[in-house]
Amino acid sequence: MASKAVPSETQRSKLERKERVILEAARAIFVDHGFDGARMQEIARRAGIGEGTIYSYYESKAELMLAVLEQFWDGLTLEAEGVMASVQATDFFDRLQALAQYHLNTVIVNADFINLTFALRRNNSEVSVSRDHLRHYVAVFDRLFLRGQDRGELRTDAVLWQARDIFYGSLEYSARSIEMTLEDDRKPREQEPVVEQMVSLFRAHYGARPEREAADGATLAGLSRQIEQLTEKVDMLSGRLS
Amino acid sequence: MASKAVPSETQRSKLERKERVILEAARAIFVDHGFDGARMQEIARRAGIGEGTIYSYYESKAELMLAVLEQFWDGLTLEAEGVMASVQATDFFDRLQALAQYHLNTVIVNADFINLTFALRRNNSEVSVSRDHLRHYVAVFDRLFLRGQDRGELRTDAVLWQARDIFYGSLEYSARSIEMTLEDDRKPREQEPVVEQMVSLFRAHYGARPEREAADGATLAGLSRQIEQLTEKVDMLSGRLS
DNA sequence: CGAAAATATCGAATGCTATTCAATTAGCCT
DNA sequence: AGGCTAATTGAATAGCATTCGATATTTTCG
Repeated sequence: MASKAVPSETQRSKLERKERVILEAARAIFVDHGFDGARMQEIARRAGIGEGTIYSYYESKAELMLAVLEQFWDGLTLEAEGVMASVQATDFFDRLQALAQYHLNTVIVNADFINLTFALRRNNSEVSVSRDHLRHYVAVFDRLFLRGQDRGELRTDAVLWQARDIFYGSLEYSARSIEMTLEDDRKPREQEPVVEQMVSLFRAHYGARPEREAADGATLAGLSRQIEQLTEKVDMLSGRLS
Repeated sequence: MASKAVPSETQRSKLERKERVILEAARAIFVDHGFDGARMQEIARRAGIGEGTIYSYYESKAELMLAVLEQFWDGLTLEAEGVMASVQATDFFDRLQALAQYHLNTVIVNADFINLTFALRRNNSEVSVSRDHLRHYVAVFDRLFLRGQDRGELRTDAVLWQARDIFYGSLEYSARSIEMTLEDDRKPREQEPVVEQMVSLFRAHYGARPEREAADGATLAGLSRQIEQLTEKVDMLSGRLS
């Protein structure tokens, strides 16, 4: 009986396993050779299957790459969430710094995949990474930011999408610049301060400012208090004089 | 005699003209069909020459695209400089807004070329847009920024490369987001405030603050001084009265 | 259990293109 | 003019994704 109990369940998991094997092989080959450089034959060989078989799992090379990319972004999302979970600090800016450092590094290391994510739509018709996968990734930032607002560390009138554009946009642009200066003969731009500068901008621009100080330490609330006291005194004096 | 004077000068300019014709045809076809969709045959037909002839002008399809891209970036540089020249305002932030508006629009309209600029390096070996062409383009921003510093409109301790990364990075990221929400069923994000927000961030973060004034011209330091003087007077008076 | 039906796999054949190259043409010089 | 060089051509080549008929494996059901 047991020997007969081999229903579609087993078959399904078998197919799913094979699909994972193909995806894993594809990922490896794409990483090594890029999209154009990757040969379907080599992917098939690495997955231990025939060339044609790939096409019963994925429509085309482009769709295979797309599956790899979506898996890639999901992986990034998990990693970013992992970074957020492992940061001890509860302070918004410390956590932001950790996320920024992670993202910058990721973007530099995986520049090719990230470019392909947005180039695929153009080159190959109708094929593009689902927006949901990208949305999930940036949601890590969004949650951090909203929490910062809830905790009163960030201005409540800050515009989330603008902060997000600045965060991810600047970091990706910086990564490209860093890469370019690396291949360059010229003095490479220091990578280190990028993240610090970013955090410091966020602190200055989005940080809640319970008390903005002038150069000499004067604050609005402080001055207001002094004026009240003065007014009292003056009133007293003028009362005595009359 | 005159009929005989047809030296290499004529020949050279003829070749150069043909090169321009090829480039123009390639540009048109690439714009219409993208890189992969473009057929060398069609480019040749449009340029009115044989297929093989292209290869005596450009090594490969990728190098042809590269030439198109470099021409494209040079064109953008000229246009950006044109925008800067045509803006009447001398105020830094007004000029910045004009540049931002131009860049955002450009990035949205030419998203495919811009992606290809950075994707080419990855896909096709050894082929990438010369960094100089990109540098020239961003130099428009750099000059504007440095001038703003010279004129005392911007903090002198502002870091140029950071400002540049934020400017171009955020705008490009915003453009992608806008594009994505456009193809989306969801409510599209409003494009308009992107530029305004950007300028306002620059004003707040990089603007020189010789004395941040309230609406009525009051400054913290000024009020602080006035209060000190008042306090002195009051103390003197109260001393005299006692 | 066994055979038919359905499904999955295979890799040689196909088709599409960028690229090459041998033949041809046009330009230049004496 | 006529020889020499450089440019041009498009048919032939070659590389690769994709298809498809043949084959193997699994499932179904009498």
